Amino acid sequence: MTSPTEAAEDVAWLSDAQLVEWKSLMALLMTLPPAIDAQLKRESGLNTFEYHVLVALSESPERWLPMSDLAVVAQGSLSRLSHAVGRLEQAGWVTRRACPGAGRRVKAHLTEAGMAKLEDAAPGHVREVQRLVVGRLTPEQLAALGEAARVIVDATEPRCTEHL
Amino acid sequence: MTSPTEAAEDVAWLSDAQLVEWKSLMALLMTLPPAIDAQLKRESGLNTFEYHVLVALSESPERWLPMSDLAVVAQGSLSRLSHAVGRLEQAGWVTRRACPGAGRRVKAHLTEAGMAKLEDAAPGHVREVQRLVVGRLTPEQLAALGEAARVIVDATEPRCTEHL
DNA sequence: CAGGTCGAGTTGAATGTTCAAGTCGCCCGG
DNA sequence: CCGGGCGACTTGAACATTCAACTCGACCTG
Repeated sequence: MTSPTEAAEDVAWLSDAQLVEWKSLMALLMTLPPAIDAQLKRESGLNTFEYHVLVALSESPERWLPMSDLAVVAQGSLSRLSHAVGRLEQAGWVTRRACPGAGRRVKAHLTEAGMAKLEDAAPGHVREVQRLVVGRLTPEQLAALGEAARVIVDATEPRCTEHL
Repeated sequence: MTSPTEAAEDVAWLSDAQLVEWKSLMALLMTLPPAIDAQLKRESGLNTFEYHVLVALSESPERWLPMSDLAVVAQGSLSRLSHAVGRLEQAGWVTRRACPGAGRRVKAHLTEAGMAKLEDAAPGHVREVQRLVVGRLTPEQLAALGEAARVIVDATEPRCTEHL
């Protein structure tokens, strides 16, 4: 990768400065998600995606969403969501019901137990977010990080940008 | 999560501004890695972690590293590395050899074929990094992103900060 | 030098994610 | 009203990662 004898001549390589920043970002992508995940799993038995599904449902007006919409908001494939909701349903935190008269649509509901679970899990999660991210950066740094993240997400998965 | 009737009173909640930035970062963590991974897998059949293992080996002076050191540089657990190197060895891109006279240490070598594979995979990967990240941000934005990433990584996994 | 223990690495089972079908309602053209 | 196609979801198999043993060599310590 840093080899001077690079095979493909027509590729715009990264400058040294760009390379450093990219490697820093890569390190962030490799280390932060596992750390967040570990805390949630340890203290609540939820993984990050399941947690976000519960959050998404809790934030919607009537505490339910069609699976397709939920997949977009929670930022995962429909398949991943289906498996995850299966687990959450097993645990009694979510229920599924067909939307009557609307094709094959299914809505996922957050149950009372699910809401309780979320309220139980949230404080520890927020504490960890504070400890690892929000509390480490100045407001300006955090704002710059968020702005850059939005730009990249918009390039990568425009559909997600709407829900920010 | 946004519920005003929050159960744990002693947790410092996030401000609205902090929440927006955190959600943007979260969206980045959920969307960018799959995008990077998809490109690598499509065009080279490697996943991100395997690619990083090859890069780490290619950047070390003699193109080999002990497994433990490799795990730190490539930023994964030893177990994950062992499985990954198993796959890379199957493909003929890496070989393993015991370090003689040094405990139970094992060094992983990058083969010629492995080097060729990496040189084949790198251009497409770099193009994608340009397309989704480096090319979207101003130099200042990129620098700010990198700096914030380093701060967070340092809080999360200090051992990784050395190799940036 | 016997026994303990620690660091390095491997292994296999359990879990989660992805990928490629497959199912099932609805709608639309004939 | 029938048949094909489409959108929404589910399912199961393949694959990767994690987690908890387990192996093995080196180094103490008595």
